[in-house]
Amino acid sequence: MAATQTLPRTARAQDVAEAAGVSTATVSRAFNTPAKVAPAVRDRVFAAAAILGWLPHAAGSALARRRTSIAGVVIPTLGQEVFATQVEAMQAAFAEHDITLLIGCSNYDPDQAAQQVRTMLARGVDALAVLGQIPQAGLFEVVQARRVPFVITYGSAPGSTHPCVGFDNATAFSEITRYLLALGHQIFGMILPPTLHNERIVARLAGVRSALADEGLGLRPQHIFEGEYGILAGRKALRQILGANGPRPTAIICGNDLLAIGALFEARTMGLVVPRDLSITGFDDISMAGEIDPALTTMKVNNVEIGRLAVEYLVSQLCGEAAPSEVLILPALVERSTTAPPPK
Amino acid sequence: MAATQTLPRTARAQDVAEAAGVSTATVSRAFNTPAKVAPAVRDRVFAAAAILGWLPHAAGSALARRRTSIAGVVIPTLGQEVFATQVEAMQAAFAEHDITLLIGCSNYDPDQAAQQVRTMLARGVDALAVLGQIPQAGLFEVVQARRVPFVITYGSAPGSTHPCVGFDNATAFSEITRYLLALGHQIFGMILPPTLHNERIVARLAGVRSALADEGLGLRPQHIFEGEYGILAGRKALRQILGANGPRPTAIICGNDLLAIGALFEARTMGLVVPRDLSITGFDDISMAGEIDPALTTMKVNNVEIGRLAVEYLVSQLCGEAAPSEVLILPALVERSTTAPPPK
DNA sequence: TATTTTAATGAAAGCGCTTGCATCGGCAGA
DNA sequence: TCTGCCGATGCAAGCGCTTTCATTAAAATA
Repeated sequence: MAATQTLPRTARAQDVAEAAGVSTATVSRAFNTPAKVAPAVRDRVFAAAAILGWLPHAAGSALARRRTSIAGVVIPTLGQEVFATQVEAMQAAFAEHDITLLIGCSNYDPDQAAQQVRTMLARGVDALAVLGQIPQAGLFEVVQARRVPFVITYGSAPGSTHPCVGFDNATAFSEITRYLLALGHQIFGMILPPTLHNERIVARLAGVRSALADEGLGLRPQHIFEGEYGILAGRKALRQILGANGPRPTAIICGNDLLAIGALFEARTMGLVVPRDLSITGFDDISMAGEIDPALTTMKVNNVEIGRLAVEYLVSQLCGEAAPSEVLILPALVERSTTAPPPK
Repeated sequence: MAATQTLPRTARAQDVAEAAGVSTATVSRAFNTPAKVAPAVRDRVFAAAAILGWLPHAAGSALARRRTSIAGVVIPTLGQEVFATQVEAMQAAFAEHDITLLIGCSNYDPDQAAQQVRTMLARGVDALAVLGQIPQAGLFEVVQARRVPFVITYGSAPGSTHPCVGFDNATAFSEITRYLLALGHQIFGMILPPTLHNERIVARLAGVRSALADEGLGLRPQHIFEGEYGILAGRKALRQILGANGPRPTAIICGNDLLAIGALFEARTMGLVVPRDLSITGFDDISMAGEIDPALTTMKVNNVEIGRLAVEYLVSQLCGEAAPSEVLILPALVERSTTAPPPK
């Protein structure tokens, strides 16, 4: 029979301290505030730690420090380039502050989002970013009660009570509408992702309507298509809109680039030449937008910037600094080759 | 002057215990093993917790339990659909086990990847998945020393010493090559992402070569293009390959779908009709692949499955169960409309 | 040389939670 | 009515680290 064998626990600060002939206090200092430790001692500690393969155990230090150095972000899905980009930017920005990022996906479901937020709070995140909007009434209060710095990204309802970094969806879509109006378009179609639980999309529609109204124009119901995401949805939408009774739109405003690309593909399938016969605009400026042919006219949303600014805000909160609770970035029109004046 | 004000700390188990008139032990049990607590008491505890807005503090419980319920995943970037999909699948699968996911991006840099792994270990992750390959010699030993369940995903060098779930890149590319050979192609071009630090890509090239060699064929150097990722790279590559001296390839095998889409676009620009004049294949089957026109023939890699299986493996390790240390999935040929017999 | 200042270190008290062990009633069986 | 047993609970000892405070040694000053 094998003798009772104490399996070699993973090393603790205590072990390193003994190996280096110092106290745990010194071990801790050697790693966290090396300047406070004599070089010779420091080297001994590092050497001992290396031999034992010791890394400070986060739970212990989180407990003692009252912070975990972990931040959380909740997004609808990683499957959309826009969101993935933003998360990646956050991860990089947080890394500079030695903060690691916990992610949660909500699949566009407010309940799942709320659950994710709660889970993250329980994990003790030091800061929290939620993409889009606060998922449930009352949840914000829970976050506040825990004193966890918090920010909404991407969307921004002007005058929202929550700190946010993003852009004004309505304004952006008004801008793109005015651009098309300036080209001479009068009849518009609009293709949208699902508006359910998604205030951003609702705002986009409102933005288009408002710019049109300024010119005494409007959007006919049969020229509005609300459906799923993606290229296929864009194709289907275009077919349906152009097949509707009455005068045909000469410009199609799409709620995002993927829908626009779908519309573009379908236009070609239908024998239309873009932009001669039909103008199409996207939104987001995903990487494909500039690479397809004809290249898509769209609005660039700098998601890297959003991610970076959101982290900047959260970190400044963490440091107890004051910071503006609403920071807006401006989407920029990227005029490429899918827009032109309407056919005569 | 305001009196010295003790700011209301966030509640602890102690506070809940007092409010409910029980001990902290009971509070803990009420949340973790409700069956062990009398219903009436349990309700009192829950009520008190709700009023105080208490959630168990993860650091404390991690310390006591010796586990954090956090897993880590390190990937090159979230910007590629393939990786993002896998991460999302992992997040969902881990969530079923109440494990939250920490992510780190390496930007294809082995040093950054190694750093991310170390950071995650320091954060006390219970399990770790690394996409692609182990970034540095020696790192695996550190992970092992910490007894953290570990898995490599996506890539799989057959006979690798590390547990992995993925597929055999060489075999997959041999398969697609044989498919094209069967269609009658004899001269092949290949477009690849950068091979530097990326054994998977090297394996893909090897797979193509080996299938060709079986038929006594080979790949001419001027028909191999290694460049960046993306559609633009695909365009440039096709132009270069078709512009080379000597006989033209009739089939282009691309290392991923984006390159293939680029090649496809460029072929159209050059006035070639795909697949009549040229066959093009992709790899991964990203969502676009089936939605462009002509739809791309490619190989589908089920990344959701990979993510799920990886989590399954890690969780079983966590539970001390035995599990096969190498699980392979089979990429499947998806025959669509960019391949046909070569022109006469 | 005597005294003050400064730097380096150790001792020890937590941080908030879990859990083995002891305790205490109450209930079933004798 | 008494003994045993069992379910429900509390006590208290950690989990591994940080950090204040005290202590000591060394350096700077008088």
